[in-house]
Amino acid sequence: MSKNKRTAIEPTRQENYSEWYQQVIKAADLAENSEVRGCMVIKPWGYAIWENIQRVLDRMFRETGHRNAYFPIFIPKSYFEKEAEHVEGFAKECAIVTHSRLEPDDSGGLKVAGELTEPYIVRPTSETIIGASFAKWVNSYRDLPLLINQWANIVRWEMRTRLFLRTAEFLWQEWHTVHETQEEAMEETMQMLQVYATFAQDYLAIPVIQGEKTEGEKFPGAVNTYSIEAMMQDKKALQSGTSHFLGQNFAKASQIRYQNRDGEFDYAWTTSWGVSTRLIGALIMAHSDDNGFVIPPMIAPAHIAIIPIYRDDEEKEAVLKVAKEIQNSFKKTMLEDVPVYTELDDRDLTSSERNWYWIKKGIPLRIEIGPRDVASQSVMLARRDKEPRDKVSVPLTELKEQALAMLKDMQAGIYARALAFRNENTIKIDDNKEFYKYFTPKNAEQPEIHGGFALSHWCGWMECEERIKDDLKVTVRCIPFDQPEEDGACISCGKPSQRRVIFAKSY
RNA sequence: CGGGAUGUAGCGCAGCCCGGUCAGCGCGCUCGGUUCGGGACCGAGAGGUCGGAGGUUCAAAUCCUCUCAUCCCGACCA
Repeated sequence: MSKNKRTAIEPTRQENYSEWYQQVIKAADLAENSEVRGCMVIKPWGYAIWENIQRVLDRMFRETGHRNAYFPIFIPKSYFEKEAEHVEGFAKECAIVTHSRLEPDDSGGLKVAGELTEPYIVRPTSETIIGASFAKWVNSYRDLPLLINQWANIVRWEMRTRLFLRTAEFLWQEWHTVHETQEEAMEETMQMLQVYATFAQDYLAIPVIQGEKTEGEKFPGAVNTYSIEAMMQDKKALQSGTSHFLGQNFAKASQIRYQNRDGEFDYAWTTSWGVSTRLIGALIMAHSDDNGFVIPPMIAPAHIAIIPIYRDDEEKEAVLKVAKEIQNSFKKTMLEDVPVYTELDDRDLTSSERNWYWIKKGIPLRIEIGPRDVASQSVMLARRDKEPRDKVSVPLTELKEQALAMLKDMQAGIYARALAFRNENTIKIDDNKEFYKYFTPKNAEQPEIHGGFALSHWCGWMECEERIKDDLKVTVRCIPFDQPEEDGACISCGKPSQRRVIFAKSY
């Protein structure tokens, strides 16, 4: 095998980004397509990341007062029909249950029977079914606020699917709240967007931009939708979490009313928000390289691969003994609030084979221990965000301390790298021609990675947004909160604008 | 759901145009041995009703029809 510049993943990001993405998932053994069209099988290494996401978010939600509950996967069609915009938004991607029974047919197979009086929609989101419960639970202003979260699976019958980014079934968390006042509901919406942003940055090591969605991009039925937007390594935007202020739309649809402090009946104000297994796709595309997955330590399923190296049984015994001692020494070790897990890999493969296996899986640190190290009471330590051959010798006495320091440094480092990448690829554009040039690939036949985020003025008209979308497939990702008001001219029509928005291609 | 491409062993592919020793290659896997600090080597071996269903033919991986799935582009979306 040639030893020069071979990458573990082929093609590279530069050569074919979407193929590279598929190959990383395969090489890291995160998930695979199932026999069911559009649905994925999430494998242990990938599912462990989701479990970590759940564990961390659940704690963050608990700290903000939420409680978990569970609602049916089936939503009666009549519930769904109550909110017009909502219906319009989801009608084209619903799976519908119409029968309740199977009966033998003439050819030895089965036929459906027992038609339901009312079809059930397999939930694409749960506002309406949860609303029906909330209507019963809320009677008085004293019942508010009501803060409920659900971890669930969701079905949206997508035409075009990609592992983690868009599948027919996916896992998510949906949080639904009911409030007495508009202000309180709005505050809730904002607070939880901030929670998502904090989570993305501190755990996933992905910098995100918080902002408001445009009329055309908001959640069907919402008054306002807010999102966190992240830049992937192909410079496209990935909406990584959303938070919706639903006004009284769903309260009216589901009759969520309460007696206010004056004894009058008022419709409540509701919010909803969620993140999904799509976050795993974000992790892959934000951090991974041409050798495979790179996982931020704070969300990694395991943190350290221990790779013993030996030639014969005698060496094996000596090396494994120390390797196991190292593994034991990490038991109950915490990386901030995350337990540190190790994997001792003593499979009968060459050391480099085992090394590359863990590199592709994205484990943050690798410890190599061979006879020489045993003799010198040290190990070789390598981190995933450096070159594969980049290793340092560390005395056993300092191993734990240095490994933890390295994990922290790596967490900060990959965040900094992602942030630098986003900053390098975010520019202010005020000229229409320049804007079009920025978003037009040089080679239309084989579009290269190009563009990025453009901070440009937009007048707020949907026509301008549509025109840009039709021309360039570029949309307003969000109206960021952190942009100052300033006078400018709409990048499309030239009319006055007071604020820059983020334009980008997106997933 | 429209346009394009692809489905041959676990993975990656050749063969298809011109039907007939075309069931093949590389990696992986199993066994034995030598190896082991940067994707090892030698030897032996296992593994596929060529995505599925029909059809044409003496004969189909190869031609025709239908169907399913995946990937890319578009529309739609977390």
